[in-house]
Amino acid sequence: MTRKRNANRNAGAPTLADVARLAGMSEITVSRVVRNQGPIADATRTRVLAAISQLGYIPNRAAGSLASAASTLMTVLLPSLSNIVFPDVLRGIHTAITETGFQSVIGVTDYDPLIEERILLSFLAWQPAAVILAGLHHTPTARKHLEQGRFRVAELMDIDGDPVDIAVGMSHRQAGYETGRHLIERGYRRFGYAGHMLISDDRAKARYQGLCEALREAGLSLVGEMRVPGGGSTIAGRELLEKLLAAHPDLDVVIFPNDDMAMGGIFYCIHAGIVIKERLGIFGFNGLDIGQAMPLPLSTILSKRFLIGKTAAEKLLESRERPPEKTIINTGFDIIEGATA
Amino acid sequence: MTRKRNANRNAGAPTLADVARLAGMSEITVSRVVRNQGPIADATRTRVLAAISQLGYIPNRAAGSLASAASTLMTVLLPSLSNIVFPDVLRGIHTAITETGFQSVIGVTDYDPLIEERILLSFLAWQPAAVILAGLHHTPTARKHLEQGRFRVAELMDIDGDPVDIAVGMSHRQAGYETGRHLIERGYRRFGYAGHMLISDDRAKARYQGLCEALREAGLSLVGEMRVPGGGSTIAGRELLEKLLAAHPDLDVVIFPNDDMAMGGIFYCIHAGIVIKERLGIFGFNGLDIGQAMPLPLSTILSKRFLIGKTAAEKLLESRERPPEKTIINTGFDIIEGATA
DNA sequence: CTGTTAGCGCATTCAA
DNA sequence: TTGAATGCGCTAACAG
Repeated sequence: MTRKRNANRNAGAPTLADVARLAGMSEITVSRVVRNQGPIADATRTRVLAAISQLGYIPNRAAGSLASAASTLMTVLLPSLSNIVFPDVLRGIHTAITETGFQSVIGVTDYDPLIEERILLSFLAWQPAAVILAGLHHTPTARKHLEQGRFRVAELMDIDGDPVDIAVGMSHRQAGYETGRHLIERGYRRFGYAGHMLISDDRAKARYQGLCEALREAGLSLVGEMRVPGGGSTIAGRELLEKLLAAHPDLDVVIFPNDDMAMGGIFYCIHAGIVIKERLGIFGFNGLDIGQAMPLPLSTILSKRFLIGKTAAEKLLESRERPPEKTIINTGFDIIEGATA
Repeated sequence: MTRKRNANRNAGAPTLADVARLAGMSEITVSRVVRNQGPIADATRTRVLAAISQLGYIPNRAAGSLASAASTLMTVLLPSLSNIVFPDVLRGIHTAITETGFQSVIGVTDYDPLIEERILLSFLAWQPAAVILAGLHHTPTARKHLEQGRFRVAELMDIDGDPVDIAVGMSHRQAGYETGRHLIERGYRRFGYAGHMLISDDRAKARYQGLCEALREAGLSLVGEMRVPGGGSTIAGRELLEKLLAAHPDLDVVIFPNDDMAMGGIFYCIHAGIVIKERLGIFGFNGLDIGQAMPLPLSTILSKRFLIGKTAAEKLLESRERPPEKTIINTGFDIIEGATA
């Protein structure tokens, strides 16, 4: 009685061996049919497929990964899920990997490089085929693993820096700079900034710096500036603008780090009877649909989040090998004129 | 030369055997330390841990899963990522599983039971410890696998039906009904509905039916009703309300299937100079933050999406076994009075 | 086009 | 408290 295989734990879940027996073929042939790999005679394939569907066979990917030292998993580490921005990126990724057989394992880092490192290491245990993360800023340990691993790496959102393999995104510094230029050209001179304190949001920081640079070049500077704790919501934007204007009543334009907060600013203006654009310009970032659906469409910058996710995943799936040289893909951004600045 | 182990493919990635050799212990002892399982002498643990960190050992979970016929993966199938609702659920799930060692594999079904089935089967190949999906409505094949699998199952959002193991959510039919009652009590009589055509959005359908029931009980019925193709956005809500009012100028309240569309309705009213609440009531569903940040906070129903995700994941992690009996957890909902109805 | 052999890295089972 | 033997289910590398 050496019938040990499949006699105990998996309680009936059919294996390759079961399929092979039923089809009268060897295991490896069945395996080839399942993976669509190597030459298979049509008749063979048909028989195997019939056996598979008769048994309801589902391949065991743990075994497959172990044997091949590779998986079909794509590790995705996102800073947050609260803002629609990262779900949009995720949508792009899923659009690209659907039908490819790849699957995503998601981690949320809360904008913390240490959490990112911890999650990354625990996810590497699955031998992922690719790793996607946000930003170019990681702990030294994380960076080391990213550089030495047997998987491809894409860093999203930001392109101002030195990527491991592939960076897909836009220059946030430039976006901030263009925001400044755009508003100066429209005659605004007394600039305010209503931000948040997400110290690890490198992108918001880069935009802020770009903005300041544009002002400096024009002989201007921020007249007033305030920040809320945390990540910044519509409510926060609303309350913050009230405080900012109380301290600096002479501002003629206020820039927010994102559309959510900017919409809060708009709502405050409506509430307080401030004439938007003429009396006070409002400018956001992201280009959310809802901002464009408002009676006064928000003036903002469209970041191409879906495209970033989709492009990155497609690029990663192009080859199984690590790219020989680094690639930077600039998806750019669009200034949305809007009606608020 | 039979030194085959680890001589080729994994190119140096240390294994249990390497750690064991360095620590001067057997593999199984190292394994026990890694998994925090079974009795280990403190001195032993210390030595093993030192060896692990010296080598930078990362356990291979494919091997672990294969050997133990179980994984630390949690399969999550969501209908969509476009609306913040499901990312909110996902946030709740991640809040519950962070620190537990469990990891989520995400699939997006696009509200299609057939896609759900396909993704489910491909994910089962990883032998997940638990499966989370939305709604109680699945294909017969999917249902069969859910019932027979060696994993726990949670069905989210909806509780009107017969769950596989655990259902966590609210009664959408009741939410629709309460919406109707609430508005009738406030004196509204000429009801309109501005919906979408997501035929597979069972929840929206249930709310619609509950609403109609409340109207019927009061001797009323929908005066006008229109639907946009697709899932319904703020823009769509705005355009749809315009059309609906053109066809039925005498409506005194309009219900939308979600806050996004309802906000579009509000924007249309502002644009068209319609006095909200007095002349036309607007009612949504979801209780999004942004709706509450508006100058006129949206009247709506707060669905507890984060709580649903968190509760479900916690419940699933309570035990490794399938529950002996079915559980339904009603997270309820709150009517938000708002200022628009 | 198909099959044989030999592990992948770990956890279970039993023994000490 | 620790260890030895064995196999989880699959695939790489060859051979035929």
